[in-house]
Amino acid sequence: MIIATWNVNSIRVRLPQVLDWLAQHKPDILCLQETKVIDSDFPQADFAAFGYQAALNGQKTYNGVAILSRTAASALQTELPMLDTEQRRLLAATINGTRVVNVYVPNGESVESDKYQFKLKWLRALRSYLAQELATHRQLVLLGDFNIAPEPRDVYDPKTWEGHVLFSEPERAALRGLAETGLVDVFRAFPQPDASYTWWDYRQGGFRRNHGLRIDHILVSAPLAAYCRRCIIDKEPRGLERPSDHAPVVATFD
DNA sequence: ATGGCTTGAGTGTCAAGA
Repeated sequence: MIIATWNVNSIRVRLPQVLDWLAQHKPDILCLQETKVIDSDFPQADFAAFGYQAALNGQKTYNGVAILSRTAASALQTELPMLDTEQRRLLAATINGTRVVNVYVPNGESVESDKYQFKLKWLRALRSYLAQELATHRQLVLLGDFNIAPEPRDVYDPKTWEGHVLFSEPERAALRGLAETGLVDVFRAFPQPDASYTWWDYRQGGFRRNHGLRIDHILVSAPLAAYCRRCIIDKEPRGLERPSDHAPVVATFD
């Protein structure tokens, strides 16, 4: 089984790249973030032609998440309990007996911003939702764009980034809090190249200079982690014409 | 140095991303 996550920064713009990528990698499940379309505008027919069905939680212009899968997705959840927001950032589904929780965590803008407080609040709500889900699902994967780099080695210039949004201690503590519910960052379960990142700024040649951050993650419950054989960041699409600023992360299970 | 790209909205130029 192959499960992947990719912040595509507009499914309209990235559709040809996503279809190519599906044909190349044939994942069982691909979770998307920042689709930026309402559900009726999501190109479902294009994915159906490639053998994928789509579960959707979209909105106009901003946010929007989707789960593409070869087999049916059931028990869809689109809201975080205890959090009242119009922002479409979560989609959970059960696929082949695995609970898949796809998230697009708020960016936070800056540590001084109200949006930063909302980010922390969103993460608290996610943690309590996750505890609930883990009580009923042994095989669970929480994946997506977390907008948090866990450790200095996940940041190209950790001294400059320390304390800034995406790499501040409260955010990192919140990310550890999610893991403490019993999840494993499967990327770090395997040897990885130094300076492995999933996001590079469009400006100032960020990708060319490998000025990036590792902020997209695949966190897996222990029973499922036991079956994980591989986890990689696929940098290839980031080098294409008109790329998303994020790269896909791909986990393979026996 | 608050800029540097990209997208979506809407047809001006700005918000939002990270």
